[in-house]
Amino acid sequence: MKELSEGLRQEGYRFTRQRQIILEEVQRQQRHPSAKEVYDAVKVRLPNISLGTVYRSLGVLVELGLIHKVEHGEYARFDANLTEHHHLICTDCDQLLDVDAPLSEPLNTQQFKARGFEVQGYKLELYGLCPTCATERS
Amino acid sequence: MKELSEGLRQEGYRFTRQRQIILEEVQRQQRHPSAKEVYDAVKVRLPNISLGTVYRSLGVLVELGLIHKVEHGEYARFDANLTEHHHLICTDCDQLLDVDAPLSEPLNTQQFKARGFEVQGYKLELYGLCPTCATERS
DNA sequence: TCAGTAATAGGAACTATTACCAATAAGACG
DNA sequence: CGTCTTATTGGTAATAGTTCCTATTACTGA
Repeated sequence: MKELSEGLRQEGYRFTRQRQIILEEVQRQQRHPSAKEVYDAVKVRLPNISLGTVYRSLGVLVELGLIHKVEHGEYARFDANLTEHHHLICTDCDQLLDVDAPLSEPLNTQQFKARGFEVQGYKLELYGLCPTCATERS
Repeated sequence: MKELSEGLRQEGYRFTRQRQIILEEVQRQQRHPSAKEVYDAVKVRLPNISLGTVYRSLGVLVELGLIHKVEHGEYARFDANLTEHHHLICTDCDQLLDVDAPLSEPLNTQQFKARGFEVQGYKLELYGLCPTCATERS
């Protein structure tokens, strides 16, 4: 948690118990919790926490790069997995899962330069069946 | 417009003037109009059109595969460009642009099979500078 | 033409997220 | 410590995109 404390202070933010616990709860989740789910989890430990605080804190944590925000569907989800990975949205059960394997051949973004696009990064989302649903189908 | 009429009937939907004009207006736009923008454009021809009808019709058109829904940022955008292409979100002017060039080397989705994922498709979003902003920077 | 029923207009309701504000507490410094 | 400054909080109101509801309209097949 030293990382959080120092990261916050470096940006002029303060280290609060709320932010600490919010980060812990996002990191604890294997799935990709929504703000509401984080709120519910944190509420067990801090019964008076406000939903606004959760939103604000998640924003700060994203800004510090300690978690990622995944915008998909009707609400944002948060991800403490900072390793390079992609996401698979299961077309069967609608879950969002990590695909912990970067591309075997890194994407050649230079190919778009000819079209005038200066590519800085990319996001790859896969659609298909998650391991569980794929097994059930066969 | 025969495509629409038949597509609708095939799925048990009705062919209405509203749906016809909504499709026409989405197809006419080069950019990626939001539901509100489609509503405004359609309203010129059908002053009594309701926003709810636009949303419902867009949903039907997406279901029929006649347009695509692009979820990015705070509102959904719609795209009548059905050819294979990617999207670039300009980090400078925040526009969403078509990159009308599929990958030079098609993405090898088989590589994810080893992890148990049965990939059916993918969505690639590029982040960077659009041609206009890239030129201005140099 | 007519009956049956899906679709529409209009507006209210819903939901994720943000904004606001008075009260609180982190953190710095003496 | 104790105090001061000000970021942060909790609670709640506001916002905005989207969906839902109901009486009315208008496709479609007979």
